[in-house]
Amino acid sequence: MPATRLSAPVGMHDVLPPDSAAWAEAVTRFARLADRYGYGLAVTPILEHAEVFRRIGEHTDVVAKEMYELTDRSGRRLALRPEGTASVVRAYAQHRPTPPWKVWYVAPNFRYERPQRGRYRQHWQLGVEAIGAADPELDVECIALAWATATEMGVPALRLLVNSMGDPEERPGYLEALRAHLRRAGAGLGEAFLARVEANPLRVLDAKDPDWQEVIERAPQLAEHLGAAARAHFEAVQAGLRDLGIPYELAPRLVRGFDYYTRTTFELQTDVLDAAQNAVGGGGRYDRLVEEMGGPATPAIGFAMGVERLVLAAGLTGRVADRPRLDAFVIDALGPDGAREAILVLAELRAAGLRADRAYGGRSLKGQWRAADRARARYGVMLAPAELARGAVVVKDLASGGQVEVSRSALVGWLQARTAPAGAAPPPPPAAGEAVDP
RNA sequence: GUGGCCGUAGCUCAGCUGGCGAGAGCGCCGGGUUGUGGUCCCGGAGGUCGGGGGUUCGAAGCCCCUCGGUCACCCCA
Repeated sequence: MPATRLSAPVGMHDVLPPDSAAWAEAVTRFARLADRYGYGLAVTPILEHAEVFRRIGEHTDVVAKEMYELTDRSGRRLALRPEGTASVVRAYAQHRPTPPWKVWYVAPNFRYERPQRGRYRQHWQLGVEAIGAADPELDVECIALAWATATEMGVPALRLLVNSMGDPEERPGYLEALRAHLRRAGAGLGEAFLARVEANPLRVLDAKDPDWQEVIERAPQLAEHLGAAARAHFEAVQAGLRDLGIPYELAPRLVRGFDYYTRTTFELQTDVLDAAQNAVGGGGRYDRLVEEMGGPATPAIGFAMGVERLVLAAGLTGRVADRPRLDAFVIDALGPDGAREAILVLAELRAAGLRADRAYGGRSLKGQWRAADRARARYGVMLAPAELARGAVVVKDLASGGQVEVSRSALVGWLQARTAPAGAAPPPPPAAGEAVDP
């Protein structure tokens, strides 16, 4: 009986070579950036008590209808992480590290929703959380790091939207005003509209229904309801962004999906992605969440970016794939007795830090050279009887086709002088106007 | 969760209104060159036509169900 062909669960996908090279590039660059900004790595469990995620908003879609919940063998209610902040904040509340505490992470998130390109049931996010400081300067740093991440990867047509959610005390007054306006002005817009007004009036603000736009545009804005402290904070953030030369747009109707945001919120969008998934990343301040997780009252801010969307928007896959992947490819022309020699040369090259490989499986000489070509090696190093007898090997430049004889003892030095250390060459940013293939 | 479009070889697709044993290009393997890739020539491997059921003398093509992808909505990274 033939075995059934198995496949990954709906909305979950494999990232494999050669495409995974773009991922390695994105993660490596982000890790270096975060390190430069003073953030350390945080690794938290993929499962948490479901309770942890409820704190991010019982009535948000992410929690109410998209969360993967399960009961373990002891009857505990657990959930797969739907977003990054809650786990990190729980870790902070649990371990009480000395603030300010700055960490970065790369981790998979799970949301049970209908998948689309750039929108998956398991998707990866990279991000940071900075816990323990209320300074607007920290907001600026956080936004600057998000901006640098996206621009360094080469995301084109990038836009930074910023808004302030104000402080929690100001929220009820605003919601009341908003709801009153929407009820009055949108009375004729039908059931779906009114249902959303009652359930979550903030969500009406970023709805896409064209019929609703007129009512939405005339709705009272968060910014008009900010208290003095929140207003001063928001102005300081904007001043900081201007000082750093980071272009931003005020987005009074920017509403993000979690209930925990206070004061500054922001989102990075790009026009090269379809509108349904044009948010590459986003974040904001959440000054009450640590307390809600059982920790001391502690202000905090963070952001996250979707790795799939980042790679897609930056067109990283195509750019990274063109780079040579190996410095040398060892080719065995010695016949049945050559294996030992090939193993030794290969080990020597690798020990010297060169990226090297060979073909296995007893390939013909022609097959080995073809394998060298497909492995995108810069040089082919052939071990052949005549040359080896006088202590030398044949080295061929695969790009030019030129071929020279190099003494075996000088081989490592010869190659090192002609190849860059692994990972040293960043992919060039896309040229202006270059089409990005998603 | 709702709706539109689509599922034929590893990839991109062709197969007219159901009809000789299912094709192309690219990719892969081998040979031409038992010591040389990327070009060229020759040959080869590889397919439950997404899956199941039905209609029919006969189904890749029609009908039903189902699974998956994609786009929009919802929402979000």
